[in-house]
Amino acid sequence: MVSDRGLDVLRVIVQDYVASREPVGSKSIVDRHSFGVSAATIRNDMALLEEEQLIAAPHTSSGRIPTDKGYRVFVDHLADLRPLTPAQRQAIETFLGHSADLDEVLVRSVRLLSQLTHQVALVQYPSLSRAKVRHVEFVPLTETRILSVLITDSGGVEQRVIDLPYALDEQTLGEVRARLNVAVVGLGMAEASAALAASIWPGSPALQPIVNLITSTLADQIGEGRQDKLVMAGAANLVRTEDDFSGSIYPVLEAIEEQVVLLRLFGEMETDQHGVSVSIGRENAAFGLPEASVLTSGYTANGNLARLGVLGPTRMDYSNNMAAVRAVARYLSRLLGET
Amino acid sequence: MVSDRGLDVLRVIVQDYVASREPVGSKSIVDRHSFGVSAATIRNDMALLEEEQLIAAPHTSSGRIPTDKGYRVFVDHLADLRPLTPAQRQAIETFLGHSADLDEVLVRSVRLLSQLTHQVALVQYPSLSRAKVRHVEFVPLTETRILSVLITDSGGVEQRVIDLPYALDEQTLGEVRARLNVAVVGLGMAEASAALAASIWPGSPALQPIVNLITSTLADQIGEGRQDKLVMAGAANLVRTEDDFSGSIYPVLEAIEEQVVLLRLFGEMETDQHGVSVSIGRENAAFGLPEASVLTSGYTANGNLARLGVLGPTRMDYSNNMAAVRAVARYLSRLLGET
DNA sequence: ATTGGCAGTCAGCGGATGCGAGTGCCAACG
DNA sequence: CGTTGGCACTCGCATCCGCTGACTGCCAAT
Repeated sequence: MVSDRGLDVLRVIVQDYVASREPVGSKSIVDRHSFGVSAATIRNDMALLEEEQLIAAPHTSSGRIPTDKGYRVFVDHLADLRPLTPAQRQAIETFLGHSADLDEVLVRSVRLLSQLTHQVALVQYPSLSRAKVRHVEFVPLTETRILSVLITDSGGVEQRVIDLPYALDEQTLGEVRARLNVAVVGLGMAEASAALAASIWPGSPALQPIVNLITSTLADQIGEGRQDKLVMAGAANLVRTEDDFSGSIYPVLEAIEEQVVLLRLFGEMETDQHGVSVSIGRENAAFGLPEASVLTSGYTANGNLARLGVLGPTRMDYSNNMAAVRAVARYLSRLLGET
Repeated sequence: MVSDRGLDVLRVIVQDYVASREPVGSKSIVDRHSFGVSAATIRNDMALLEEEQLIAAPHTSSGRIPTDKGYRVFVDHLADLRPLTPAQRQAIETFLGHSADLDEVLVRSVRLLSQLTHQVALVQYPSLSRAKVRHVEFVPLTETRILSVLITDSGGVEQRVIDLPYALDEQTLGEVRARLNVAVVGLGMAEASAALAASIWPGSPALQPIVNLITSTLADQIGEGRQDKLVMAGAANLVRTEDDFSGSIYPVLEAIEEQVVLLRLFGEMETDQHGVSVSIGRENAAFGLPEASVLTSGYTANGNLARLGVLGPTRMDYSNNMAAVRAVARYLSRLLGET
């Protein structure tokens, strides 16, 4: 069984390897850390750690590097959530201090997070489930195409194009707009959606199909929200850490641009309210990211949930990055929560 | 002086080098192309081309590669704008065929362009200068913060947060909204801006400052437009072409994410209406991109101008990419032009 | 359980070597 | 004068070799 000192050894192996990018040997451990025992003793501990598959040697007679399992133990039991430095706190303040609309805040947040962690940062748009409809607007684009704009009380703006089967004159459209606004403004998304489904147009029956089309699109727009949208920043950081990926980072960047994969990944990560969830290396193999780690945390905007986090090579500074993810998530919740 | 055959030699050097990524020698030229002369003759031509700085030898006794100047001559005089393949035309149709709002169309376009060219694609948001105000909406976020939303007839939606010096009750806000809508709806951006500047609030003079703040923000929102926004896709392609950059591609990716630099670059490129402008290698040195080429073309959305294009290593397939950029720009103009 | 010692392993480095692609130059030819 | 074949020369590149240094694994002693 691995002793307490053995776990300490694992910790310093992770720390040193993350810092130096070089396999760490028994000698360098006793040199850099005061364990009070000899290198040979450390070697015995390392042999045990290797038996437990927590560390591995890239080549015979080389130092050891942590395995995915080793990182997992480190993250779960050994990592000290290093508090942010004053400089980092300062950065958060100055970055997010100004007032801005939702889009702007999210873009700033994701940039901030990528700067704090030196990794690719990702922020998911908050769902609209708890938001309330503030206004509905229809803008004719052509005779048979209208733009439907939905404004929520949390400051979000959703738009959607509707193709009509035949032309709709401006006046009728005005009536539809007025009636629908009366019907849904002030309601929560779920209620609004229900209200729309139930609504029947009292005027000319000929209009009913077209109104149905509009209301169903609107209902769809309301229901779906935009949790399928993701903001990204810091792709350049992935290039910087290129050497930590055995193959090319091409597929990784592709997955990130694809977004779909990441949204699934976000969705499947544990959602313990304010903790940081970590998914390491091969745990992400199903998503085509067997050499990457993903740290996420939930945040709330007006009671609406979403996630944010970072993605990077397995070999990353978990302590610092987990702290940064948590800090930004909290700050963002605070910033967007004040209704 | 460089002969006609000399220029032909330059052309095949560019083509072969772009295709093979290897310096091309006199022998391989006579092998792959039927010049009807011997390798020695080609060598003489190449010596002239080298004198003119159109090609260079990476190492003594190696084949030649085009210089920036060589690419320039190629693009200006030698490139045949290869028409798109049927498959490519097909791709454009299926990609942009569906109806969608502006955001969606631009995102699809940029992805399409990156797929057609295998490079990083960029699309600038169209200006609002020719658009007309369709609706103005104010949404209270907190007691002293409101969200101003501007909807244009081209289907664009602009939002901005306004910080008020003191609270504004809902009813007053409603009045302001109603009056401002009457004042600007249907006007072009310039007129609307002017109308706002001239507007004086007839009610309580105590409200004048706050109304001024709102109108000036709105005017600002109208005036500035969003030409400072850029959509990007295909960053992964940059990784694929990494070897074509002598140093790291880190600064390149950084510049792309920064956007500011690229917007300046876009702005300074020739704006001949429907042609494709090309900026090669060191011509972009001022923008920190001395090893990259940028191809752009203008497009119009409802009479509003913007640019789109691709960015990649100097060693790229100019013929194909120029054709793709032009095709997408034209298609997009057509798609967004129908008002 | 811990330690010092010792043999064994292997990646990385630097220098030597050979190969081959490609050039530059020149003399000859039509 | 443009073109051609020939030839010597240059280098980049891959390969090989031997050395060195860092580590490990094991063992016997404490």
